[in-house]
Amino acid sequence: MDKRAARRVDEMRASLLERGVTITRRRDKTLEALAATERHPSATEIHAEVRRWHPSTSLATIYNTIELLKEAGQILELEFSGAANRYDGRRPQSHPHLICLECDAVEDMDDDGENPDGGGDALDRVADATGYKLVRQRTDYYGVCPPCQAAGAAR
Amino acid sequence: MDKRAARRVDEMRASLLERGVTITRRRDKTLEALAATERHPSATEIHAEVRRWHPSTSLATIYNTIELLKEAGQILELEFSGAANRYDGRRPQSHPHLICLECDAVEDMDDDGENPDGGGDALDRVADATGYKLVRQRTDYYGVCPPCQAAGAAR
DNA sequence: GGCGATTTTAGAATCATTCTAATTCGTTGC
DNA sequence: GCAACGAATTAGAATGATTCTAAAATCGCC
Repeated sequence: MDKRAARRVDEMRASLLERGVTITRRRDKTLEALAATERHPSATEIHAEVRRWHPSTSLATIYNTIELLKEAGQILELEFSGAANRYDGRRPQSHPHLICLECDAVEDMDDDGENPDGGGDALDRVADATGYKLVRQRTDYYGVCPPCQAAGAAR
Repeated sequence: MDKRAARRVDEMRASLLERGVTITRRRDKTLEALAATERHPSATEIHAEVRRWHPSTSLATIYNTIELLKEAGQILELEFSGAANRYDGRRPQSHPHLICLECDAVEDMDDDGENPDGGGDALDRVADATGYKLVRQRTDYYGVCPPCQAAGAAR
């Protein structure tokens, strides 16, 4: 696990502890699985990873931990209706994603700026203009990633 | 049905006909239901509306028509995992939405510009920067709408 | 009015997510 | 060590939106 991931796990742990949530071993592995990958995994993928260490873990526990992280604002959930939701535990603030319609890859769009998407600014601006009390935003770009384009062209 | 809605229905009809799709009565009512409301209805809501005219209509037919409209690029689908998808048949180009987390309202954010969201421009810019071949984007702002804020404050 | 193709229907199937009731685990006090 | 309590976890059932399937109805055309 790289340094960034380790830092994220610490942040998530601290945030959960603050809210009185106990960090069990399964939960801890779940945090690690989330912090360790850029793949934006689904619950099932996280489950598979946690199972490598705690084989009896049930999927419900993964969903339970995800719920706690959502309440703590420590995870971003990308909802889909035809497919499983995808999760971003590395950067819990709203930021844009690129989504490949062929291979279902989900990647962060910008390389990591502090103020992605206009950051809270865009949210504030829109809130002012509309009267909504906003808590987050979602911005996704849908298309075909370069590898899939190459694979398609080769055919 | 106002003039704008009538125009939209014509556009949708034309677009489907171009692709060799026959416009049955049920499909026509589905187009009308989509063009007539700003509520961004779910499939079930459209179904209820179409049933007022053709009571034997099944939900599968609604989904079938939605699928045809998606293929024709004549409808915007907002996916949710916990709740039903919502559809925008009035403005099929990508544009931002406001979503109320309390009452599930979905509204268009901007009042109707020709170039919402930076229009195709943003898509082109991102495509250039990332190498993706992009086809659409999704931008949603999540929060609490003014009426729900008022209702909440009153409590 | 009849025919072949398309559309529609009812109901079953699917699948991610949530719920439930029972079991297990961890801690604390003795 | 160990009993007791609360919290976490489990397996499996329930839910609900969407998709699939096979049969029946309908359409456009002759």
